Amino acid sequence: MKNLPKAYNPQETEDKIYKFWEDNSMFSADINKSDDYFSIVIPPPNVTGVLHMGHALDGTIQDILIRYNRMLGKATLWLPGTDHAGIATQNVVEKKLREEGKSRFDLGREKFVETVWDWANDHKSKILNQFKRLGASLDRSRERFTLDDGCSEAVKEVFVNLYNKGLIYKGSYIVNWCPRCHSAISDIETEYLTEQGNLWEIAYPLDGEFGSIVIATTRPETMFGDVAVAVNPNDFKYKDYIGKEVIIPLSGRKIPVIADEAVEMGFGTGALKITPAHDPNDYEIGKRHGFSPIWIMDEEAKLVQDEDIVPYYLNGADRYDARKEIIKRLKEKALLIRVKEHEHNVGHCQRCNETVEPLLSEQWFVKMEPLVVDPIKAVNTGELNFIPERWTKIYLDWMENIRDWCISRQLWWGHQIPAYYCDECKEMIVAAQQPEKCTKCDSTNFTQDQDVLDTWFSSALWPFSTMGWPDKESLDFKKFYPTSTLVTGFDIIFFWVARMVVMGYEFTHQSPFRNVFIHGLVRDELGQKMSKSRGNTIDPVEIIDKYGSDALRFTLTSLVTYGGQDIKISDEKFEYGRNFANKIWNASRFVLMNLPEEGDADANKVYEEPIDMNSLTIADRWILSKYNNLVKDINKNISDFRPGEASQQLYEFLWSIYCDWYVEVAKTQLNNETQKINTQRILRYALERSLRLLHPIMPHLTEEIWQNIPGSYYKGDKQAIMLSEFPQADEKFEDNIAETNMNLVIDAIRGLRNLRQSLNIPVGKKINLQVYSQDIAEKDVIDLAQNYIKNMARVEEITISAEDITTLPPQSASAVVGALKLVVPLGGLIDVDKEIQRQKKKIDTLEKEKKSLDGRMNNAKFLENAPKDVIVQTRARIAEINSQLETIGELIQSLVR
RNA sequence: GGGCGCUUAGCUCAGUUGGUAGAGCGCUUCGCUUACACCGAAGAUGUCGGGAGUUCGAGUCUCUCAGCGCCCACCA
Repeated sequence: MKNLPKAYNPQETEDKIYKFWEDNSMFSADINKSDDYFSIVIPPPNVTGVLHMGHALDGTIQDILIRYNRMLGKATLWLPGTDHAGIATQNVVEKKLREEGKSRFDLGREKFVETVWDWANDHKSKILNQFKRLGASLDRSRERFTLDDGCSEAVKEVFVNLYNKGLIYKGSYIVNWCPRCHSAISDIETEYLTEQGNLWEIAYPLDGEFGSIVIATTRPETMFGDVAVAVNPNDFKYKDYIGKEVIIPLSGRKIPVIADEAVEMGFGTGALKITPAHDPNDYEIGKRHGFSPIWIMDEEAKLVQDEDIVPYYLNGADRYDARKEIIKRLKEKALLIRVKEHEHNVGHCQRCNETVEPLLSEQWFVKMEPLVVDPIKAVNTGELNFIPERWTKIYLDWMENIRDWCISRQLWWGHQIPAYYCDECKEMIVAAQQPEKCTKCDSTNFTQDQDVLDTWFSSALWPFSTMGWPDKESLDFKKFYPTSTLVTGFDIIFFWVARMVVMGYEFTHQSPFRNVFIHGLVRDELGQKMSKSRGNTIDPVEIIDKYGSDALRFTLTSLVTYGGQDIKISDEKFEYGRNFANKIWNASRFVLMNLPEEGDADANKVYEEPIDMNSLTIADRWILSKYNNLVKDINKNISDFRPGEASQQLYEFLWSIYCDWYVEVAKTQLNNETQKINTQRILRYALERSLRLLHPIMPHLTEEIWQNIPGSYYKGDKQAIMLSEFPQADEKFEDNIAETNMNLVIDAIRGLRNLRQSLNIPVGKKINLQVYSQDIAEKDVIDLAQNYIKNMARVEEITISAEDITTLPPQSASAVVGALKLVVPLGGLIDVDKEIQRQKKKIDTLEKEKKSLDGRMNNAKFLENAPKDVIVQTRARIAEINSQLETIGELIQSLVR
């Protein structure tokens, strides 16, 4: 393994490594591995298209949790799958047909659904391949689809069960109707946008007498559906009108003036036209007063072809054309009193952005109130936790103000509603299978309800429908349900998370997951949501091609914050992860180049014998202690849903600690015959262990390197880091003294490097160093670290003295570190002014700190109230500053002389 | 109308028991060497949005104001 290329090449390793994992079935969930389990079901991506960066983030976080728990030895399942995404997928396929000049009606239902299946299957495999490129350790043997047989069975079971309990009903209500999708949509699929519109004031003449009542409306085209004009009963302005009849302009139909509290006196004219079939509020008012609704608009938002209802010239007119025509004619008749500009919120279809039309129609609903009782309790008992916690409130607000869920869609793609109508007597039978014969008339001919279910209906069952439910004896269901954690974005808390909890409690009597980790959304560098129409999407696969999968994963992970902030990304950001991957690659190259070949004389000593804890150097003790801290932190941060923090700690440890210092120190130690073997062991150990810690985030890179580390680490039959044990803290490595000591050494080296650079000492020029210290401990540390200092600060000779000096040798520079005086005689090389300047800068920094600390110590209340250790620390720091200031003062004095 | 989030170095952002601010990128200077120029070394940069309060002490807690973003509700 001595021929690793100089730069890490992700393309070469990633596919190879993934294939290795798959060929050895390492992602397969093993039910018998342990009593302890960890499971995640993937939020199934829509088969409408391919994965975007948000999926990459979501998938990465899940894979981190899965790989981590797998390495902890648990029976682990990450279940993959995709969502049929009813309305969305039907729309994309219809769009494609339209480009070919066809509509779904040209194909007919059966053929159309077949076409959508082709599309879905195609995208399913594309999506799963993308997850593959991401390195996702999904158990593909358990892959599911929301429209597969198992899910369909679960859907029917749930539907029939809820219907029999009276929790699903069919009824006429005002729903949001999308004229473009030709379907009802649910409340949360309706997005309200503020638009500039008009408020038209129209006179409705009184019947049989002079005068009129002026109503205000934003949608004049609905006037033919009016059943009344309502005013507030307390509005003296209209007192005399109540009970009279007015005539709908352009129509001639007479309607009464009624009184209803719901009418706001201050708004518009104070008189409201009531159109029960086309407005939710009007529907309520109409119902209160016993009016029958009048439909004037069809499913395409065109006025009905009925001259009894709509004037002949408007028959079949589009809603906006009709509006224009009506306004024009009202003007001619002088019945349009006033037009005011009016800003209002208009509902749009979330899927196609078309303006929705409130429409009274017959739909299926789920009665939600009884179903949210347990889900509300769940967050209080801790059976369900949101991370970050603030989402609990959003979830609760929604649950507590729940409204019935319109679940029927007038589409072809989806789960057809399991309701059958007798062809003879029209009796409706709700059943999982088509009934043999009608319970009422014994007929054997039925027609199934033509509507399909909202796609979120099947999504709501996902955590258990994928585990074999309704078969409660299913091994997966028994072992892996409820799932451990759900990872998703906040945008689907209502659509999906809440409804899964509802169905989970209703059908399995528990929450389908214990924790819900809500992360931010991935946005472009301007903070805009990524979308195809904006053209600002970044394709994860392109990033993988360019920077590597691990670079993508690491970068995304590092951007995850505990607060769940949205993540802004740009192409260049991924250089961060790529550079880190390369750094690790090269550090590993260094280590591997300095380890004996298997079979070499030292090989056994290095690979088979443990680290000799009795002959550790300062740096050895330090790196092991640092490593041990890292182990604790990484375990904690991954368990606590702080992957971002974990990634940063790994970066810090591997780059700034292991590479910058330990590897550099090792270059010295490897040349020391008594230290060599132990140094090799520690280099290898720390690398190997930190690779394991990093593996959940950067799986390919770590696997590739790990498999090239000589000597065996794994006792099973397959060598794979992904199956190795996740490191746990080891008390014997903890060493605070070593950390203090090494920090002193590092500060000394930095001090000397600073001195060299500031005084322009040529890099090739070696210096001599005199160390003065009255602190015995510090002196001993420097003594032991002589060789590091020599190599890392380019020092020729070091003399160490326990004496103090107050007068420098002529022409020397100096640095003060802790209680140490580092003196460097420079002969002709020194620029005295520059050196004095440098020292004065140091004094400034210290003075500033001292001033602030003195302020504290001179405050009686601080001494009274502050914790003892803070006072002790402050006092000690002041003492140190004072002594350093004094020392620097002396050093400057002797320079001036 | 109600709620939430954000405002910290030129840029992107970290910073959970309150102890005196960090990272990456960018910038300046230098670059001998037993991994790495996708690199190394040294360095500069912040009245932590404004104001008030609590406290010995506030980026961190409370109130308030401003700007930006999001969610929910929705008066025709």
